[in-house]
Amino acid sequence: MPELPEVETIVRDLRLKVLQRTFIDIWTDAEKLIKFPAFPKFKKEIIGLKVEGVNRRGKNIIFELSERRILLVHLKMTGHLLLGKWRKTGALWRSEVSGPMQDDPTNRFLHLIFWLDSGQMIALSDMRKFAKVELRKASEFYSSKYFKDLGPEPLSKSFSSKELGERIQKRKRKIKQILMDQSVIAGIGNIYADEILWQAKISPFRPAESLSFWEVEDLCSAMKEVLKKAVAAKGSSVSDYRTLSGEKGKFQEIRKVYRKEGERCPKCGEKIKRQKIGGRSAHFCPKCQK
DNA sequence: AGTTGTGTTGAAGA
DNA sequence: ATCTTCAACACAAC
Repeated sequence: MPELPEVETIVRDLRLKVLQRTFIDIWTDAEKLIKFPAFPKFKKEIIGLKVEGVNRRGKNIIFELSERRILLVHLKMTGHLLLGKWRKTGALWRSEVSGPMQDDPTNRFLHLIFWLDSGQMIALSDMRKFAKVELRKASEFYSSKYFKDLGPEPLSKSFSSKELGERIQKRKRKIKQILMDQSVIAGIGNIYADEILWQAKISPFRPAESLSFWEVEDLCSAMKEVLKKAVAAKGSSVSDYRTLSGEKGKFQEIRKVYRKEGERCPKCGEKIKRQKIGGRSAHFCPKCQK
């Protein structure tokens, strides 16, 4: 699931590879992925635009293009971007280079392809076709409700436990749900919510407003620490996420609780439990998370 | 072989 | 306002 660390990894790699490149053609077999404008117009408009910047906001990938346009990509659950070269053989696209692009089935769900003037291609592989792709005028996008409603970036230097406290106090929902609310903090999903709460020794069931000053401080530092470690590990590939080159991240190897029901807590040895909170699985240690 | 679990977001319903 | 449910979609595991 691409959350902040996964999207950050993709954005950093894109910056190294596609700056100053121009889109020369696109293809899709799933026009519904393009939410705005409708596919024929999207295709006509993006051809000839140059990539001048690539940024991340929450879980959103924002390509800054020439003509003051932006290309927005949200990968949702099973989407990931790949950079490479493919050839169409029958119904499916086959990578021209061997390795994970060819061998890993996760990298074979190509539903949208961009050709660049460098000869490289950017492909969106998305088993469930939930991803969102939009081409908009930058001014309209940055002033949109969608963009303005995103909460602060947890890894920005200015994000402090004071701000976190202000944003979660008086909120009655469970802290796990608050952490995943993109309008409270941007970029955290199920994996990192569970990992952060374990690290901070806070139960996912606690009403957000019940956290003490010190617990908010612990939560804030756990958040920064876990997310930074995950970025350094190039994200988590528990299931579908892959890097631009089609490889798995490494954070799943060092995660402590997410999808580890029945295993031992690394801190106290108690068995990790799994329980639904608002329809989502929460993984936690019932002994050391209070 | 049908059922369930998977998680992000936004919309709809309570 | 705040919360819950569902839909979008497709596959693996049971």
